[in-house]
Amino acid sequence: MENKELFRLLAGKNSLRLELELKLNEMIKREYYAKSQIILKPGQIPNRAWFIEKGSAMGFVFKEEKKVPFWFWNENDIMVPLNSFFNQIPSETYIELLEPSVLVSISFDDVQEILLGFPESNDYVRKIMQDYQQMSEKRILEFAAYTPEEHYLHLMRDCPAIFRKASVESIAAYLGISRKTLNRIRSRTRRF
Amino acid sequence: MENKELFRLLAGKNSLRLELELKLNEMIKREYYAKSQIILKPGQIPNRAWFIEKGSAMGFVFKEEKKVPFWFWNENDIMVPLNSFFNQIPSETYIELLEPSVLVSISFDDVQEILLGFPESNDYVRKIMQDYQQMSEKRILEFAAYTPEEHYLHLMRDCPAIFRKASVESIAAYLGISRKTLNRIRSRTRRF
DNA sequence: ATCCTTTTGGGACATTTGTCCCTTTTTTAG
DNA sequence: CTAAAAAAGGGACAAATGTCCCAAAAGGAT
Repeated sequence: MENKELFRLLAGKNSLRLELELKLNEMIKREYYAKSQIILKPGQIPNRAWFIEKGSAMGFVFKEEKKVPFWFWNENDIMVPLNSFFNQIPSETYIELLEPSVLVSISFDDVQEILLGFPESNDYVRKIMQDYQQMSEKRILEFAAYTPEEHYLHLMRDCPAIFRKASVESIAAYLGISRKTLNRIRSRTRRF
Repeated sequence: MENKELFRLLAGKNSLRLELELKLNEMIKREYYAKSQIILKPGQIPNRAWFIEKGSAMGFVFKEEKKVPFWFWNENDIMVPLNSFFNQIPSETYIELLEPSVLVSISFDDVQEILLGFPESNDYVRKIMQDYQQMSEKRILEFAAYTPEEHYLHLMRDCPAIFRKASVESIAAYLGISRKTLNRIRSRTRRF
């Protein structure tokens, strides 16, 4: 059965209504992308909500010629630029794939149709937003309450996959520190 | 008409259905609190979603005996600990009022009733969550891409009310810097 | 395999930030 | 109003971070 992992993620402990699964299967598009491909640019209105079946991605902006990543997505993550997607307004950020990836997606219009036709889908969308919000708050606290070293160690523990996929430069910028500082932390905390 | 400002916030450009307004008016509770009152503690399940009719509040955690604020709410803000409220799980944070405040609120059960009985209310909830998410992402970028001084100046520009209500200590912790550094920035950027 | 480009890690030095104080000012409680 | 407590601002010094490098290593393209 295709899209199994996505459906499990949406429904939580229960499962989706069969009608909804069938409908989604009709709507869902699956696409294959190369590494480093940019799938969203500032100014574009994101017309699809993605699920990363395989691969990973990074959301970033440019600040003084440098990429500043603000979000990493991994395999089995739902990837939606919440604000620009749901309001259908131009994005202010980039999304770039960090490796060859398989993305499954659904269009904005199809999402609207689902929300109207399947009332319980409102709960699924709310759950997605809550998860984003929870991760964002965690991230804000990391910045506000922890030293760069603690912040780095937490990221390392919670999201080790990132370190195999993103550059040191990107991870440093994601943590809000310079590459030099990240290198210092890494050599300091490397245990032999 | 009571709750006018709240209804306007919920409905955006349009207005709420009259039936919904009436229903909400029945459900809504209005309470008066003193300055510095703690209205949510770690371990408590928040059973109400608030709207600040008058006053302001601060969400924070303790890190090594010190309060670390992660969110400020002002007059006319909707104040909901999204994750713990919607999942009805214990909060991990405090919410404290910064001044004598008037809070309007609705219970979790009543929200569920509204969501079932008024399908369009799903859009209102989604809008609230989007706004939170947008502010969170903005905040994350402030930390990742800007210097403490820029971060401070942006906060000053976007949210000057905070500076009349929170202590220098709190604002510094909110920005992830020490009180000393905030003082240095302030004396440096004070223009005569 | 080879060349070219990009990434990485670290040294030297300048700058920024933090910690520990103390004094002054402001706020709170009686 | 007054006494006590809390908050604010700033000095001196220590610690950390950033900038500018460069050389080594890794990755991509032909």
